[in-house]
Amino acid sequence: MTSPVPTVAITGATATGKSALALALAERLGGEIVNADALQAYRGLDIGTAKPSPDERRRVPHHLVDILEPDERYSAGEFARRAAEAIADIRGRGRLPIVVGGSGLYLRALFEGISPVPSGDPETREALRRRLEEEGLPALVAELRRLDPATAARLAPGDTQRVLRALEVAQVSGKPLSTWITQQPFGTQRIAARRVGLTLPRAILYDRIARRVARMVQGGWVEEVAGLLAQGVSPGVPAFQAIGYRQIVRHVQGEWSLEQAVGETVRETRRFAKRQETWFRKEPDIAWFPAQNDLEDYFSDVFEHVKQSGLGRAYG
RNA sequence: GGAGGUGUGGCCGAGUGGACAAUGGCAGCAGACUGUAAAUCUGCCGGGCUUCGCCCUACGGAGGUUCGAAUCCUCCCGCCUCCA
Repeated sequence: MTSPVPTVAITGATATGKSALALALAERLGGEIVNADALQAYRGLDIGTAKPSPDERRRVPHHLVDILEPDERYSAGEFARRAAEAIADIRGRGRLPIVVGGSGLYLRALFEGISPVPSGDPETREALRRRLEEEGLPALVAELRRLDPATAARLAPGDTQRVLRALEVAQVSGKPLSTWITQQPFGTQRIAARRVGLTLPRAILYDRIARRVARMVQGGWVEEVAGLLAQGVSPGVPAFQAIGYRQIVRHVQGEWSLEQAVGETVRETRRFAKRQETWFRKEPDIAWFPAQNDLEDYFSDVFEHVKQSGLGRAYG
């Protein structure tokens, strides 16, 4: 099933300039932005997530930003549902949806559909956590081999998170995760999108990351985190899994020096960017644009590319 | 000048006669990824090959002891600390 009206999607590693490009495209094409960034969805996490500024959000409507409290759980499926709604809504008003973000799985879930696997059950999850501590991971892997041999064979034995999730799905739904996936693999329900990616040579990317983190700290990142903690946001909350937030929490709690927290943050961000590149590398249908120069230098190329998809008629 | 210590692969840092091309970490590279994804996990990482193995060069330098040395001895060089 291909949707009639195209959607634009902008991806790429962190710090490549996706937001600025999206903003410019939106203003030029009468678009609205759908945030596909797992962490910008959280209220209160502004600086470290490079969330669009209030001014930018006034200029162009943003969806799926600030929709969750820091202690709430987000997920690819949840995102896909909400994003699909937002897209439909935007289209309904005759505007162009521009999906922007670097969360690869989220994007895939949105554009290719994701198996309707049960989202999980907190109690089961908690019970599995406890068993993990008492019995150890190998025992759980052994159990997974019984309940879902296919998934057990696919996963690395050390992949705690996925082993737990697979067990959870099997227990809660009575059906192995592998079966769910087989019944509806990626690509079953496609949403058409014109996909644009931004790339940067490694060295430049890394340099930008370091500068950006420094700028965030100067911009009050530490104060933001301290404020959240003071409001009673627990350090263990999902939102604080974000790169940088984790590190700065440790600094605010006196465990790490600022220098150490910043260093770790830069390092983790670089690794993250690398992972994003690996993911996007094999995503099909992304038109890549080098982004090392100013936006003005490549904007028209992107613009032309986006218009070619038939948007020219509808929006040009 | 005297005493003690130290020198390890790009960096940090273990190893103190064989199982060592040398634990671990960092940096680097590559990859996986179906509801925590900014998460979680895996592989490579002296050089060269016919890469589940083989060969070469390696633990500051040169000699030596030994069947065998990063590990012991001698001398030399560099660095550090203390005494003068």
